[in-house]
Amino acid sequence: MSDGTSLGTVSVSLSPLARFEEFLQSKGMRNTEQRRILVEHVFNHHAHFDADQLIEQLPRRGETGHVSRPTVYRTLNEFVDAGLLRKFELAGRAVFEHDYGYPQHDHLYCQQCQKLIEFQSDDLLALRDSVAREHSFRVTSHRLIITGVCGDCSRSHRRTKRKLDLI
Amino acid sequence: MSDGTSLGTVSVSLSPLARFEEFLQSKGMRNTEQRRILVEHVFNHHAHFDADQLIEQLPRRGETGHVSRPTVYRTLNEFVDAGLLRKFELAGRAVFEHDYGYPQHDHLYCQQCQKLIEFQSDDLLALRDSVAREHSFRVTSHRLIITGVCGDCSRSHRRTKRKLDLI
DNA sequence: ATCATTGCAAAAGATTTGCAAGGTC
DNA sequence: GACCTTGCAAATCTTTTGCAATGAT
Repeated sequence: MSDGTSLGTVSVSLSPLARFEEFLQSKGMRNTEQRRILVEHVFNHHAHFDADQLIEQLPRRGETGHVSRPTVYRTLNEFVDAGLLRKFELAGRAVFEHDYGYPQHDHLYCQQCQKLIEFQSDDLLALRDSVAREHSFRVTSHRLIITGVCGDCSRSHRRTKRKLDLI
Repeated sequence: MSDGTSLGTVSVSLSPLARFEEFLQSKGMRNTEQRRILVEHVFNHHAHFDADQLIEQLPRRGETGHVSRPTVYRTLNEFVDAGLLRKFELAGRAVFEHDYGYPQHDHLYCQQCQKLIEFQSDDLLALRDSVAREHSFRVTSHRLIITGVCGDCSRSHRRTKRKLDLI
């Protein structure tokens, strides 16, 4: 391990691409054009996304840099296996976000504008572990989503309500 | 309290059926055989379930008491609108659980046996509200799922590992 | 050369919808 | 009688899969 690779829990000494290449090698999988396109794209856009949004952002069929829909789905799941992305469900679709080298966090979800706001809470982790202990439960992961209306939407909604009051 | 059930947090003065009938009236919807069958079944079986499990438990096509698949889906969503059930996603499917008259809680999800264990935590509510306040976020609801391995599965897994060690 | 990967078309699974027939108010 | 509901079949949406052609090692 010349470049200090350590695929343990966290320790980030490699770029996502390098880390993915290592994963591919260890699994006897191949370093293809499509996989490179997708790693590069995904890790240059810091945001939450689903398969459809990703596909829309990529070049269309026929253009260079295009990746077919099945390959996008297959590769996103490889990213999850490789520890690069995390996956969760929102409104029936699979949503992905960066995991590799990205701090643990949870989400506020605005039901008005669909925005996802991240937050980090050590208290939540403590609470989670304490609940798990009480139930002799071994925790792998958790997912907390707080649904409601974000500040921006509250404000515009207030304006809307005022307008409606005038009618 | 003749039948004035009071299940913890929320005070319940009507049966689920009565409450649903009230909802139907208020919406100009009709009190049909199928809706009655479903309220009755759902509220006599206290458990988490998805549409498929519910349909399997009901009489098959041709038998009395049968309700068609589309109607089951339609009605479950009505129950959610009426505040009788809550709905959440687990492993890509919609899962339902009692809401009306049932205390707020969250879940531990065993990835081995798919069991859902309920727990209640006021600290979590406090934490949720505090996070929301910091982000000027108006909370509607939240969903925390802690994934891992339950005590039962840990124990049997330990046995399995021992067996494997002997091979 | 070998064997993984891609893209296409098609399948699959969960849920929804159009519509004619039937039920409720 | 007016109009909401139901059940059927078919559509929809998201994701997955079979397979022949292509590409990586």
